[in-house]
This record gives sequence, C-alpha cells and structure tokens, in this order.
Amino acid sequence: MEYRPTEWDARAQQLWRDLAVYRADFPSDRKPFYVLDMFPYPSGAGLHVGHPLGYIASDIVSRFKRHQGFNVLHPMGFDAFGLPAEQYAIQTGQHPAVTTETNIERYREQLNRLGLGFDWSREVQTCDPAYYRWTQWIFLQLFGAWYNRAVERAEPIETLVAHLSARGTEGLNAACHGEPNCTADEWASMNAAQREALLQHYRLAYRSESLVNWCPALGTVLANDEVVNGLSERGGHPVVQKPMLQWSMRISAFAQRLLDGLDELNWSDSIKESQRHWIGRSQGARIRFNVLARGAGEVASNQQLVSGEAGEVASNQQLAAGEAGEAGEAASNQQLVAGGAGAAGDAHVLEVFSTRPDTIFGATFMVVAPEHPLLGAWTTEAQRADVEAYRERAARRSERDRQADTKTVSGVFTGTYVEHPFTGAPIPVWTSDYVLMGYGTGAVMAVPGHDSRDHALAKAMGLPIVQVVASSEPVDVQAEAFEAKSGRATASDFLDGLSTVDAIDRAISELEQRGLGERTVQYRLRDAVFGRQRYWGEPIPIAYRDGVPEGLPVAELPLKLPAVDKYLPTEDGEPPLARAERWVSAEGLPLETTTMPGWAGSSWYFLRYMDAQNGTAAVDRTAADYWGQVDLYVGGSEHATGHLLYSRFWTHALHDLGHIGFREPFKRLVNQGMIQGISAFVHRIEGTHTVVSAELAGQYATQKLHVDVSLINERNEVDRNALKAWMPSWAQTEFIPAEGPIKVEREVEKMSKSKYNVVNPDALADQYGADAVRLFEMFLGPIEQSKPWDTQGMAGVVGFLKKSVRLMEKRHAGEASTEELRALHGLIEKLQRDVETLSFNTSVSAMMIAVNAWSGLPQLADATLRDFAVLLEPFAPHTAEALWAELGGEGSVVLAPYPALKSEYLVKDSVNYPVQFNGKTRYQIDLPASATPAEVEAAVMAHEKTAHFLEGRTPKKVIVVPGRIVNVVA
RNA sequence: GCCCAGGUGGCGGAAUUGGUAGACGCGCACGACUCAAACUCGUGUUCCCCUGGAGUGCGGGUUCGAUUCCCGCCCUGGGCACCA
Repeated sequence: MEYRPTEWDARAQQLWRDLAVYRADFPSDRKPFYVLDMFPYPSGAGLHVGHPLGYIASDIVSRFKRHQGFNVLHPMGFDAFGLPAEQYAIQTGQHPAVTTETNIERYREQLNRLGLGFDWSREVQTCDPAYYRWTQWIFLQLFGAWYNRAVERAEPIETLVAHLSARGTEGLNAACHGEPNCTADEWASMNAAQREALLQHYRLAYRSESLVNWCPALGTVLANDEVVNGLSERGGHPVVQKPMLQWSMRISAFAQRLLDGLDELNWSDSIKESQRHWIGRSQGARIRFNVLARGAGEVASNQQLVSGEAGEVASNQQLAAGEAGEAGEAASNQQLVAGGAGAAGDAHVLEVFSTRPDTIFGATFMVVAPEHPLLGAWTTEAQRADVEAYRERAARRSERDRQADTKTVSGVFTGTYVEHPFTGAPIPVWTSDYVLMGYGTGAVMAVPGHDSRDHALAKAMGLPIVQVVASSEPVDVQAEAFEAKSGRATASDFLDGLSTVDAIDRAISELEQRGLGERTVQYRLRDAVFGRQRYWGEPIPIAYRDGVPEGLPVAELPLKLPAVDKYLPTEDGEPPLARAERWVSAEGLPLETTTMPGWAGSSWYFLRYMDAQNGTAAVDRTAADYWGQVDLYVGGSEHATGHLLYSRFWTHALHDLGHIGFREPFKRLVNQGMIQGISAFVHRIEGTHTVVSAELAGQYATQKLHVDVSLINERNEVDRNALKAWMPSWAQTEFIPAEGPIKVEREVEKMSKSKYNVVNPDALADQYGADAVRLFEMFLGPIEQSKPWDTQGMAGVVGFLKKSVRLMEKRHAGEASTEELRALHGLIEKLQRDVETLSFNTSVSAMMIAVNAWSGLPQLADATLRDFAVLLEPFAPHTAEALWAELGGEGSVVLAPYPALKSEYLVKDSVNYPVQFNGKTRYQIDLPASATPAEVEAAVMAHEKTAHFLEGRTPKKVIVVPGRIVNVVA
C-alpha cells in the first residue's frame, strides 16, 4: 500500500459528506459533548497556518469523544459583520455582503481542505437576517428588562412598572444610572414620555447621554475594550472622550455575578485575572464631607449649574425628547455625566469614595476631577479664573496625552474648604486631573502620607503630609507615601492602635452612625456603549414615537439592513442608515439609525448552533437544556475582556429571563498560542538595486528588507530569478557575489501578510497532505504556547505517516503478539490522558514511538492495525480512513468505537533500576517487578560494581523507591 | 509600576505525586542504496580540560535525591495602567 495523501484526502472527505458523519443529532439518547471554536471574521487574506491551530485541536477532541460514544456538537460559523468589509464597500461601492460572502466561501474551502469535521448544517453567519433577527430579539429582551438587586436577577420591565405604580421608587433596589426617584403619585401623573425617561435609567439596554469613546477617523463610538492606549483597537486611530446620546448595555449590573462566576470556570488563570481586573471590584466607603459655610455664598450663586431635583427632571425630558446623535445642552450633559458616575447633586456636600477610610485623619486636602459638575459651585470668585483655565486645559488634553504624561503633577485650589467629619478641621478642596470623573464619585480625600498620587500633589503644592498608619519598620512619609495595608493606626483618635483591617471597619461604622458615609463596593466595569455610527451591523430594532424610543414588535423582525446609496454618514453627520429612503417601522415611525457593535452577534452564537434552523425562537429551550454549556471552548486570548465578558453577560441575562437553564456559557476555555512566522530579509545597498549576501552585508551600508519566504530555500538562500520576478521593483536587482549563493537573514516575527512570512495551510495540504499539516501543527508544541512555524519540520510527520502505512506490509489475520499489544495499550493509555490536557504534541510523539516499535516487529495482526487506525483517526483522519478501508472496515472509521484499554498489557514484569551513589547515577540493574525493597537492596549490594563505587566506604543508608530508583548513601 | 504566564541541546520541545534530564521530531555528521542526486534505510549527535567532570535563566536554601518545593534576583511574552 502506497502513501497517496492527496488522493486519500479527497476520497475521505467525499465519504464523510456522503455519510454525514459530523451531523450532531437532536433529540438523542446519547450523552452530549459540545466543542466550540471561536468563529472567525472572514477577512480577505484567508487563513494562514496560525489560524487552524485551535480548530485542529478541537477537531481532535471532537473526534475522540465521538469514538467514545458521545453525541458531539462541533459547529462552525462566521462573525461576518465588521469594519474591513465596510471600508472596502466605501471605497468600491460594492455591497459588503458580497465581499463577505466571497471571503466566507474561501474560508470554508480552506477549513474543509484540512478535513476539519464541522457540522456545516448548523453554520451561522452573524450578517444573515435569519440570524440577526434573533440578535435583535435578544436586544429587545434586554430593552424590556431591568436588574432587581433585591433578588440579584434581571426581570421583565413589567415588574418594575408594577413597583413604580405601587410605591414609586421607594423600597426599590435596582441597578440604574443617575439617581432617579419618584413617588407612586408622580408616576401616575406622568405621561408616556416622562415614564419612558424614568425607565431608561433601569433598562438593561438603554439610551443615555454619557461620555463615550469617539473615534473621528472611524466615524463611530467604541466600547472600552476596543480602545487600547487611547487608540482604536482596529486601525490605531486616536480616540477622544465626548458626551453623546448613545445606546448602552447595563453590564455593570452583573459585575458581582460576572466576578463570582469565574470561580466555577475551568479557564486559564491569566484570562480569569484579566476579567477580575477589568471588573475591578474594590471595597470601601462613601464618605460625605460638609462644605464649610465660608463657601456658601459662592455655592448659592452657582445654583443654576447645580439645578438639583428640578435639573434632573428637566434633563430626563430632554433625554426622552432628544434627537438621535444630537448632543444636548451643556447643563444637561453635565447632569447626566455626573449622574452616570453617581455623584450627588448637592453642592453643600462633597462625597468621596475611599478604600482606606482608616486613613481619614490623614486627609489633608480633597481633590475633585476637573470634569466634576460641582467644581464650579465649589470655586470661589478669587479662584475662578485659575480653576476655569485648569478645567479647559484638562478638557483639551486627550485621553492619550493624559496617559502619556502621568509624571507631571498639576492641580489648582478651588478656594473652598470642607469640614473633617471627626475633627471639624477645615480641609482645602483642590482639583487635579489625576482624579477621574468616571470612577467612584469623581472626588477623593487625599491622604498624602499613604497614597503616592496624593503624595505627589502634596509635594508639588506644599500641602501638609501626616502619618496616620504606623509600621513596625521606620517610615518617613515626608519622603514617600507608605501604602502598605498592614500597619496600625496612629494619630487617629479613636482608631489608634487598631490594625488597618480593624481600623477600616471601625471608621466605617463610626461614619455610618453619624450618617456621614456607608460601606460600599465599587466596580471599575463600565456599561458598554452599544450603538455604532456604521452601516455593516445589525440594525437596532427601535422606533421613535414622538421621540420616545420603543421596541419594534417581534413580528416585525428581522429589521433588515436597508439599501443605501453610499456607506458613509450623511452630510449632517447622521449614520449611514439615515440615507435609506424610507427608514421607518411598519407603523411609519422613524427607526434608530445606529447599528449594533461587532460583539452583539458573537455574544450568543454558541446558543444558535444548538438549534440553528429554528424559525420561531433564538434557541429552543429543550435543545439548550440538552446541549447545555459549551464543554470546551478554544480561541485566542485577545478576547479576554471583550467577547468573553459580553457573552457571559448575555448568557446571565438570558438565564434570568428564563430562556436558558445555565448562567455561564463556557465551562472550559483553552487559549491557543500564536504561530509566528520566520521572516526572511535580504540586505540591499542603500540607494541601489544591489543585494548583498548576508555574510558580506557588514562591508556595505545596507538596509534590511522583507522578502517573501517562498523565495527562500532550505539553506536560507534566495532564488535570484524568483526574486527578480517577485515584484516589478525587484526586476533590476543585481547581486554580490555575482555567482554563488545569496544568503538571507531570518527572524521570528508575527505571521502577517505585510511581513511576507505567511504560510498557507491549503498550499501545504496540497503538497504534503492534510494529515501532515494537522499532525505537524499539533507536534509543534503545547497548544497554548506561541512558537515559530518551520516548514522543514514537516518531514518528520510525513515520515511518520509513511511508516504507519508501511506497517500494512506486516499484516496477518492471526493472533496479535504480546509485544505488539503492549505497544498498542501503552499508546491507548497515553492518548486518553493527553486528550484531557490537550497535550497533542506528546500524543503525536507517542504514536511515533508505537509505530517505531511496530516497525521493528516481523508481523502485525489485522486487529492491531485496525485498532491503530481508530487511534490515529482524530489526528490524521484521511490516512486512518485509507487504512480502515484497506483493512476491510465497515463504513467510516470516524464512527468506529474506541478500542478498550486492557491494563494487563501495561504492567511490566521487570524493572530497570538506576543505582545512584550519593545521588549520582552509576549503573543500572534489571530486577523482577515483584522484588521487595529488601530484595532490591540485597541485589544492589551483591552487584559487582557496588564495591567499586563505594571506594571502601560503608553505606550509611540505602534508599529504595520501589519501581523507581536506588540511592546508596555512603 | 502592578498582575499573569514562561526561561531546558544548534532548533521545536519531553520528563506521573521530587526519583536515570534531553523522549519524539527537525537540523547536522557519517554510512548503505544510486553512474549521480533526490527519496528511502541505518548509526551518531547537551557541553567540556573526556578512566572523569559540569549542566534545565542567575544566586542561595530544603532533601539521600530538585527542571519539579522554598527565598531573593535577572530576562522574555501577554494583560492592566493615575480605578482612590
């Protein structure tokens, strides 16, 4: 039997299609097993060898579980909405659906070429109206829900409305923004717009005026996870903070549950840590400082900025009536911005959040954020000019500037003082941009003795620094803040002598008693902006009745993307959907013009696979109950705080609303590492067309230029003619030396088209066979690790496959020998263990070892070979299929049961004991496995070499580890 | 700066609960086959001052015995970054 990979690949893949071997059944009596890959965005560049790494691993697990009798769900689909297709549409006028479809075709071909066993009958595409109909439906579910903190659960908005009409906001414990409140009577007298304005503060999908990340270059807003260092994640364009009326998702309501849920998940520590950090829970207290009367006159004169109750109602109405995309008036902006951060509207009180209330006696000044809405109210006339100038300067600085420049300390005194709650001492109020409006209350009590940022400002401004926590070691808080959370309170009145932990507790209860503060938990996690000013996304199913948003009737879904003449914003800056001719609901109401962000469709796709064809529900509850959580999810770690957090959020919400029976979507998560490329560089003399061989490059002034790795041979030499033909700019190339090899320099880099180091999996499959590609990707190393791709290494796995096929020459119909069975069952045992940990690199080497062992035997039983074909199948299914057919197997080897492990073949009857003298291995001795420690010791002492290595000493101790080792201590 | 993961031959990497460091493969060298090359097969391949010694990023420690456990550092990759 000759090894014919390309022929076998095609034949096996045809067989699998004919028999539909990868179809997941529902309903079924078998136990389910759900293996999921993060679905790709189908880019125009196609797949390179790095992409399928995770798919191959998950494919192996799927195939293994199928052999073990599980009903395996292993689907694939496409995350098909996205910016590249839209950019291309803007440039060419071609509808993004067309490019997307072409790219998907190519991806599907490439995936199939590798023999990945996906159940394509369940394929989903997020841009397909039959799919996004349900994304829109989920949006409506969230729009129609609120979070009831009393029971820690999302509930339909009707229960909130019932509460409001019975008791108003009294006794309501809900996740919300701002400080909405009303009585039952007020609620009863409100009109529809007023009611909706109030409900908006509670809905899980809501619209509010808030500071958003606006990316002018992309012409859209971005979620926090899409902004990296003040630049957009896609494209690296600058991002600025800007108040805008936007749709958001109230993920913050689930902060605690998203944090707690991590404990039960089998995910990597680093991803869990990232999520914990992103959620950023901190425990502490809110503390209120009374603003001293001296500033009262000023406060009164600034009432218009602090309109209090009346302002809140007014801004609500504006919100309800506000035009989409139109920024409201400054006053209402500030109200809502402040509301979002939870600042109190009372200018007579300055509220701060602190995790160290124990240091309250060390608070020598207060700092409020420059954006703080009450800053104006707290500024005296004498300081107004300075504060205004500072505020303007801070507003002008972009997020990025502020981050880049954390060294410079700046701040301005407001002229106002607050009263220390315990000592009554006046404390000056400052403003400085190290305090952020978006976190806590936008104000801090500065304790320069025990916080380095406060310390820096105190130093710069000459403010007093006092020590209120003592350590066992001497500390000088004048020189440096002492930030450790382990010490004893000092110079702190009733806290003196208490440990930090106790002092925090005591300080809080004292504050609570006096009504000046309370224990609080604060989260860093912000609500996620949900609208995008873009075309290529799911339309948001909202219509406006007299400016009041209302969900479309479910019967009107899907709300399909309209045809537009251009994929650009309108002349007045409206999103592209505003270009549609009649963008109105069935009833004729104007529709929302922003679309959903990329993470919408990917937040629930794993549910749709369970019931992909369902036309009446996103997923049938019985199907969701049967398949349950994803058993194994494989994908890149770059989605740590985006996709993986959002999909957890949606899953929790859908669970609460009764649509599914579990809260957490992904039981186990594995992050595959990156496969790097080995780039090739030629040295070219600057300003010329002359390329110099790498070893001579030092003699010239050269520049290093990327050249395509396909032009390079195994000896790192570039093909002269191929280089000239590569691109027109290289046609004139001359070489030094004129004859002989031209060496290139090589370097490991990220695999990317622009670095010309991309290796294509389908090209490799055509050359070596799909199985060789699969095996080699796995053989490269542990799945989670990054490692460079070196095509030369393919020879090793090709050799293995050829050897495997050559075993057929030894086949016979008789009984298997003990020796071949030992190799077989040793292999079964090893593979079963490896599947649990996804250690497929060692699986491949274990198979190599077994095949090497069998190659040394004169003959092999058909039964052994047939079992081997099944063992090989998850890794090299095409070759396994060919062997199976040759051995007369029925149907497809994919459906064959896994060979049972016979542990009697694993026990050895003799043990090779290494013998150490003082920890150094000197010789080895074979002894029966049944030998007792005493017998082993006796055998060692009787051994001829023992005397030699003892060198006349008497052994003090002989350590015998049964079955392992002997160590003679002399 | 903080958090997480990781440093083992020329290269990718292997090593149950602490028990023969370098499995398996690439590369390299030599040999066989061949007119020759490729393919294929076989042998060898951690290093060194080689009857021995050293060695898993560095320095200590625990132990009969440490890649594995503990303490202190260095480096690489990833995440977060004024979060009070």
